[in-house]
Amino acid sequence: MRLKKELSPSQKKIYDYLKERAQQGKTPPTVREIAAAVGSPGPSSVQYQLVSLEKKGFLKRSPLHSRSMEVIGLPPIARQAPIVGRVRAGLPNAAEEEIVGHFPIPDFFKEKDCFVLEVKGDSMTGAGIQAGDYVVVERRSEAANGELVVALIGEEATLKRLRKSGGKVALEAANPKYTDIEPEQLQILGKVVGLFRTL
Amino acid sequence: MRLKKELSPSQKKIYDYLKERAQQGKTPPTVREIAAAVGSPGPSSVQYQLVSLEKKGFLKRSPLHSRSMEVIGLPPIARQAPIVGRVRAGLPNAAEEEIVGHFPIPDFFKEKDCFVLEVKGDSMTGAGIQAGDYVVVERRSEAANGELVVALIGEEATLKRLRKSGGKVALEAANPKYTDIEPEQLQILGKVVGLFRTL
DNA sequence: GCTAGTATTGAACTAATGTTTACATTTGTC
DNA sequence: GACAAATGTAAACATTAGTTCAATACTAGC
Repeated sequence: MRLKKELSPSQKKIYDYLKERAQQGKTPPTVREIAAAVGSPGPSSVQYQLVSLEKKGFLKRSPLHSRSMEVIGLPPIARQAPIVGRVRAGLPNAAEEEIVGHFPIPDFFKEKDCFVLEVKGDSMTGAGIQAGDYVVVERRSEAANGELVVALIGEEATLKRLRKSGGKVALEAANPKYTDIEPEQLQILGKVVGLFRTL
Repeated sequence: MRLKKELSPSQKKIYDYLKERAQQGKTPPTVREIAAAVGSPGPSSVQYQLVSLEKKGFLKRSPLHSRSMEVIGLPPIARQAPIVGRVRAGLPNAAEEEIVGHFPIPDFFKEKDCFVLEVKGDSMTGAGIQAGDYVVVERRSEAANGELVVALIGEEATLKRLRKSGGKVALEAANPKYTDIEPEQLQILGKVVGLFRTL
C-alpha cells in the first residue's frame, strides 16, 4: 500500500490519528475530536476530508451514527486466551480457574476454545518443550494416540503424550528421567496446539 | 472476581454484552443499542443499570459523551507485529517491507520494535528452531556474541547465531549440515527474542 | 492573469444520544 | 397482606455530534 502518495498532508494526519486510536483499542473519535487533534478550528474541514478518505477507500463509515468510522486494512483484534495458574478439577468450561494473566493467540485458533499454561517441569524436553515455555491448549476431553495433552491426575495437571494401545491408556513423558503413568482415572483437559518461548 | 453473585440478571446481560463488544474490538454501544440488544423497550432502564454497574465498579464512563463506557478488568489489547515475507536491504525501519500478515505478541515486548518471520530452512534445528516456526525479532543493528540474530547477507535474510572472537565476526548455524559464514559485509536486522510454534 | 479543482473556515441545522423525571411493576421481607 | 427497595417503563429534555451550506482562500495548469 502506497498511502503517502495518494493522501494530502491533512488527510494523512487524520488517517494516522484514526489508525493510532484504533491500534490503541480506544473508541473512534468524534469529528470534533479529530479537529482538535489535527489543529482544525471547526468540524467542517475534517468532515470534508473524511468524505474524501472514504471515497478513496481508506475508511468505512455509516452516516448519522456517532463515532462510526473504521480504518480499512488494519489487522483484526487478536484474541487473548487466559493464562491459568492452576487448573482445577471439575468442569472444563468453568470460569473458576485461577487466571493469572492473558496471552494473545494467533488467528489459527480463532474458533477454538483455548487456554494457556506455563510449563513447569522438564518432563517434555524431548518433545522440544522446556520449562518456562507457554503452551496453548485447546479444551477437549478426548485425544488421539500420540497427541500431546494436558491431563488431570488427581489434583495435578500434567503435560504428557497420550498413548493408547488396546484398551490401555498411558501418559508418556518425553524425558527418560520419567516413567510412564497408567492412571486409573484419567481426565483430559485439552490438547496442546501451540508453543511460545522467550529467547 | 465473583461477578454473578453481585449482578442482577439484567445487569449481567448488559455487562456481558459490553464485554462481548469490547473483546470483538467494536465500538462501545449507545444506550439505545444496549436496550435493543437486551430487549429493553427504552433507554432509561439501561441508563439506570449502567449507573449501578458503575457504582459497583464494573464500568467506567464519562458523562455527556457518546459511547463512552469501558469495562473494567479486561485485558488490554494485544500488540501485533507485522509478519514480513521478505526482508529488504536498506533502512531497518522502512515501512516498505513485504508485510504478509500480522502476528499478536505478548506484553513482554511491549516497548520493543518487533517484526515476525516465518522460519524457512532447517539451519537452526540445533537451537530448537524448526521450519514453520514463527520467530519474533527485535529490530536492532547490533548484537552480542552468542545471540541469535537475523542478518542480511547480500539480498538474503538468514537466521544465525552471532560469534565474535577477536576482530572476527562469524554467523554460525546450529545444524552440522551447514558451515559457518564469515561475511565481508554484515548487516544485522534484529535479534530473535521469541518463538511460536504450532503443534 | 484566469480558471478549475481542492482545501479551509464559521455558522447554522438536524439527528442521535445521554440524562432526568415521574410513574408502574416486580421482588423481597416482615 | 403491607411495606420498602429495586427494577422496568414511558415520555420529555438537554447536550452532543454528524451534516450542510455559503463564503473564502489556496494551488496547479494554461
